[in-house]
Amino acid sequence: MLTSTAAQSALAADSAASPGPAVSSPPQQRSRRATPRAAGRTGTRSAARCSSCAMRQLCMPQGLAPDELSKLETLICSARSVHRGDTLYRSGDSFDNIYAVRSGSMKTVMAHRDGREQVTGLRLAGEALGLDGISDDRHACSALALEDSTVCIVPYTALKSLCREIGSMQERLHKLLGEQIVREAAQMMVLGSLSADERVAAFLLDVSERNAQRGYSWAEFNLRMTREDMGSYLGMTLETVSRTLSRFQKRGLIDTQGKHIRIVDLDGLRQV
Amino acid sequence: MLTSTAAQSALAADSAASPGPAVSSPPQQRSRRATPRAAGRTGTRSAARCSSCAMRQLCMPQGLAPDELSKLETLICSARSVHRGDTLYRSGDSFDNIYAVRSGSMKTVMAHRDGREQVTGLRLAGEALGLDGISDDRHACSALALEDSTVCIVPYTALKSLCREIGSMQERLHKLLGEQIVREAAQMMVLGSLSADERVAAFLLDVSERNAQRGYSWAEFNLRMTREDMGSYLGMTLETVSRTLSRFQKRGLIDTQGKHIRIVDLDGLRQV
DNA sequence: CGTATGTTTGAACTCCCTCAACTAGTGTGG
DNA sequence: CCACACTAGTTGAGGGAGTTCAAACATACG
Repeated sequence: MLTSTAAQSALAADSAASPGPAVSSPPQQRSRRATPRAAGRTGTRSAARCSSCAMRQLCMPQGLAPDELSKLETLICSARSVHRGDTLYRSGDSFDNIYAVRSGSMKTVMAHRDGREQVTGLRLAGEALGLDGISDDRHACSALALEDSTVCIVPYTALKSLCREIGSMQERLHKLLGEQIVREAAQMMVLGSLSADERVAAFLLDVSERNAQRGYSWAEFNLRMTREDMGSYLGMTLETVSRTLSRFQKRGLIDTQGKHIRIVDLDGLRQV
Repeated sequence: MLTSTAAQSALAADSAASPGPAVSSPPQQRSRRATPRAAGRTGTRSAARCSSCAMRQLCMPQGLAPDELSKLETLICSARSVHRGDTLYRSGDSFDNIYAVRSGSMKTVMAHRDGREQVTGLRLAGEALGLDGISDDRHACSALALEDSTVCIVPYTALKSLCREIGSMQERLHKLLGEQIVREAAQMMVLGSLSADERVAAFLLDVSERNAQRGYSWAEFNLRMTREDMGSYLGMTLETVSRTLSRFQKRGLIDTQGKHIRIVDLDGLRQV
């Protein structure tokens, strides 16, 4: 149920361009340090345009006509890589860009004044990021890479102009904003009303569905978050997350080893 | 800390037009049934334009030049009254309008499939409502009046056009959407990381601040929500809300009788 | 003015947290 | 290459914050 309407942002309008029926889990970097590490801790910028093949399956272009898409591409498309654990932006940073996760995954966290942190979001490839900065020109959250990732950079000011020119572009941005509003409201409901078991189940189903809608397997995936991240996102301790997953495994609902999760009994998971 | 940036939406650009230093609590309808009840359970539509005096202190016009404001006014301004307990829209209703609470207050609720409901938002006069419908042309939440209230109706399609004509209008809508995203993220943090005491304190401070920014007293207000609504919004039971308020009163932080709340020790409340 | 709805408070219970110990990976440096 | 440290995950035992159940009280709505 959780955010069932939200994940469509990851799908291309042109379904034929989807990444195909990848039955197994997404292409994980088995050897995590395989890619030569670029200089600098903050990741690198690439002047190269996002190739249209990459763009089509990302969140922004959905519903755009080809000529509009090309306008978007001239606008957007510098990319940036962010290494695992590094921040894409920090709470308080000036807001200049919206991002789309091109590969990898990220989390957003919000800090209380006393230092406590709460994970407020998980972004998989194809999902939008950075919308928390619109309201007052500073980011309200920080965004960290859960694994080595790349993002497309969309300059907000230019995007705004484009939205005034192209109706479908405006429509797309509004949907993106609206989706995040609904997703967050659904998460408030998870945090406010569900038991620990229900929260974990809802989370797994949410990730599963988002994976499926990006053309990957709904049944099997690697969650790059730690138990602590999951706990923070779900409003519980890492121990309770771990115990819950173990119990789900004993009940035959899932099969986990570490970060790799396989959903065995989808309906069972839905029923709590 | 909670959503400190959000409430500015209620302020008019022209500060001289603010409702003035109302030291006491907002003008509540003491005799609640004083206004003759119009026919029909769903409230009435009024063809009358929102007078500019009313509009200026509402959320939409902030940051608009006079001529742009008048364009907005020709667009918007049918109003509707919603009686206490009645719904302005329901989850699943087709999304046609955005609303601005003109008087009174409303709550938004989201339902789980099994029937459990979660209060996902509280809207005071001057705040925007209905943004949960943008993402898929159906409302994801329901909106109910906490007291007899009136709202301005802003047709979304027309608003979109206007946003393409007028940059400041686009800006305003984006801010509105961005503010809700940040507000909800902050509430996720409340639900996920704070203790019961902290949640109640954060809530009172949030309402206090929003009241203040609308020109009313930060120290004293009527919360039209029930303890159950508060509990739902804060992820706890009505009994715990009640106990917490009682304890705050014993500690000299607040003074409550029923729905009327007076903040005695603002700093104390901030320190938990 | 009476009844339904909302609020307060108490007492027992329980779900989840806290603290702790142990295991298994992963990266580092000798 | 192994030993080491370090981070991440699992599992257990005990305790506590908040829930549940219940009953009395207050408020306000029709």
